[in-house]
Amino acid sequence: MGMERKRKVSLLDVVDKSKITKINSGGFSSSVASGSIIGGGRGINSWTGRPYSQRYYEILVKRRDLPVWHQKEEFLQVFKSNQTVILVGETGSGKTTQIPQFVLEAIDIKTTPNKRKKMMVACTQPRRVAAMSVSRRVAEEMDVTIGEEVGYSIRFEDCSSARTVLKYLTDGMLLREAMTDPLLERYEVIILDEAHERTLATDVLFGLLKQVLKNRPDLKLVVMSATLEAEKFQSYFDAPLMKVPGRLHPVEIFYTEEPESDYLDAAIRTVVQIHTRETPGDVLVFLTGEEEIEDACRKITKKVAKMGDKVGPVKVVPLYSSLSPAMQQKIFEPAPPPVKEGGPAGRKIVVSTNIAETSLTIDGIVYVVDPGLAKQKVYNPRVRVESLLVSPISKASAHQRSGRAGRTQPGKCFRLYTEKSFQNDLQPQTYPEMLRSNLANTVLTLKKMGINDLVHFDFMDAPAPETLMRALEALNYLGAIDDDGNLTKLGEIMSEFPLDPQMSKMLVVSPEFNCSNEILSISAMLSVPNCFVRPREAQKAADEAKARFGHIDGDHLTLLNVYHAYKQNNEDPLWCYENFINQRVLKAADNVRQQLVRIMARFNLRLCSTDFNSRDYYINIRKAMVAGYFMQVAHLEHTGHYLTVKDNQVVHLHPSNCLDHKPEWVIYNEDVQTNSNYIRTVTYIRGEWIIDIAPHYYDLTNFPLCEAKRVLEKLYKKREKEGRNC
DNA sequence: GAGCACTGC
Repeated sequence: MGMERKRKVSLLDVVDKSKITKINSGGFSSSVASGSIIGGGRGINSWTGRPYSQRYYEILVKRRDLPVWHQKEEFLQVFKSNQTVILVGETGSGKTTQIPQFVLEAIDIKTTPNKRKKMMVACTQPRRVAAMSVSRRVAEEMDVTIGEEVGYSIRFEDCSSARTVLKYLTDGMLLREAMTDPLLERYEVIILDEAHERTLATDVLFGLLKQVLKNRPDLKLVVMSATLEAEKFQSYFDAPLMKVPGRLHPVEIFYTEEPESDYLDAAIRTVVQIHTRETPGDVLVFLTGEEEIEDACRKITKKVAKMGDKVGPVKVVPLYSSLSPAMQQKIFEPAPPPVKEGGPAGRKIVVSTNIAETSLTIDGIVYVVDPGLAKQKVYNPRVRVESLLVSPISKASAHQRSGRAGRTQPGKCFRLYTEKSFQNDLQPQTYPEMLRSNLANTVLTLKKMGINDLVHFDFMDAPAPETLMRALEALNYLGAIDDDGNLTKLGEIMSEFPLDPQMSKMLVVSPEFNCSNEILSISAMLSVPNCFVRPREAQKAADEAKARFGHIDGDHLTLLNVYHAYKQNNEDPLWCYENFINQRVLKAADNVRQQLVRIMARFNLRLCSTDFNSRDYYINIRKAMVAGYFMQVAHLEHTGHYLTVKDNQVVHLHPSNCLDHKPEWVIYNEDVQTNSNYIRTVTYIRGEWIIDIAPHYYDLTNFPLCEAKRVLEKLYKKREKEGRNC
């Protein structure tokens, strides 16, 4: 809109926003002093008591163009006469920014039962960036300061105040709030946005809110979703459904005639074909992982270069989460200009993981290439392993991907599979995360919220009984719940940590091993992505740098070394660069550590360290690790392979490990199933420690027959003898 | 001797 001013005469003195009529005329010249008013006073913003700004009216005009505005009255009517409403609106309907504002208009903000704070409207988002950016936008639309009437709350950052009446927050954050405020009494209306994504937190909130609504007739719920699976929501919540059209340009879909045997090759060919045959417009290609993406980028660049100046220049940009923000910014750069004036147009080609499906939006994309695959988390409760598998996406995902071609103009989507395969092979929806995860942490959270009967908890999609059983069993071994399934004092403290139960356990008991400072650092390092940078052009130097941090007893201790070195070097970015350490990651770890320290303090858990020169310094740390991770132990068999204890799965040390030998017993942080079955982040421990620290788990009376069992039997006998000698 | 979809507390 630039400096152009809108005629505001008919807007003046209007407070009821719904009655404002749209003004389309060209308006006044920009020589009018900014903020000056023609023809009288302005409407007063009832939130701030100040007159609305120029900008408010400018945005209002655009807001009124959004599809949801055409159904505002309809929405308000349904909202007023029902406790729960389901709203389906596709991309571009404006639901995320407008519905919460409609809701604010429809209710009187009351004070909370304790009379000191106002009650609020909450709107959840699955991602932090969305919560932040949407709330900023809405604050602007409502002409208030962010953090005052409109705010957001995400991990590490609460940007809200006593004045806040509308708060955007991550679904995980609302779940955390429910732990201390089970009836969510500070809210008058809760809006669950992007419900179709079925994140773990949103799914738990579904079940929880269904109960809360029964106990709080004054609470209202709005569930917003982008897909028609909303009918499932409708019957689950027994609520009316309202549909709002989206606003996207048409996207033409193409399928292959025959199935493609090599999707990577097919994707590259398709991109090159688009570049040579189609009209100008940027391309977005979906692939599955970092290595594949880098590989594809090189191949595309090479192929196009070979074609010479018959075709326009291309800018090929990779996109995945572990890329630095600076590199991620490249996706927003414009396509290159023609090599010479009048020559063939340039094109930007973004090669991306799933991150471009939901988390990042790139305008200007006209062509989408979709091989129909993604790395997805799967969970096997039998061996308690979560792993990433390349698997077919759902129809809903394919739809979302194709929509990325129609944001700014009509587009085309090339699906590298047959139409028949789309119809017959793809699941309608992505499996909810709840059904693909280890639920130990979720079960602990539910227990903390007083939900004891998990089998009869009203999940929208109930997890497999075996998954729930495995979770309960693990929590019981950790001492978080007793044999009757009730939360213990220890479990209550554990539930307060934003960590997996094994890690919370390790942290809570670490003062007993006189090493909580070190366990805090290790936990923080394990909670962030890999901190080691390994650029293709300097792999050897990077490996050497990493080796300098190496600790012969294991990767956990190597991580501790890195953290200590980072602090000793005053968090210096140059030091990080020279040592191939990702500074962003270390900063994040420091942030996590501070949060964990605050929680430790809340429960009077002692911060302590063993004397660094004592021979027990590292031994104590490793023992504390055993206290949390005794269920993730592997034993070296005579064959030279490791077997996981009890589950008896053959596993290999991940080649990234820094041990200088193969110890008989190791503890590991995660199991990664790729080409082979690897255990990653591994530390050497002693067999004696596991029977001393976790005898209940290492009770040999119900232990599968294996080499480890025989070794442990001997260790128990040795302990017995020692006992007699004492 | 290999890899890290993406979120979230």
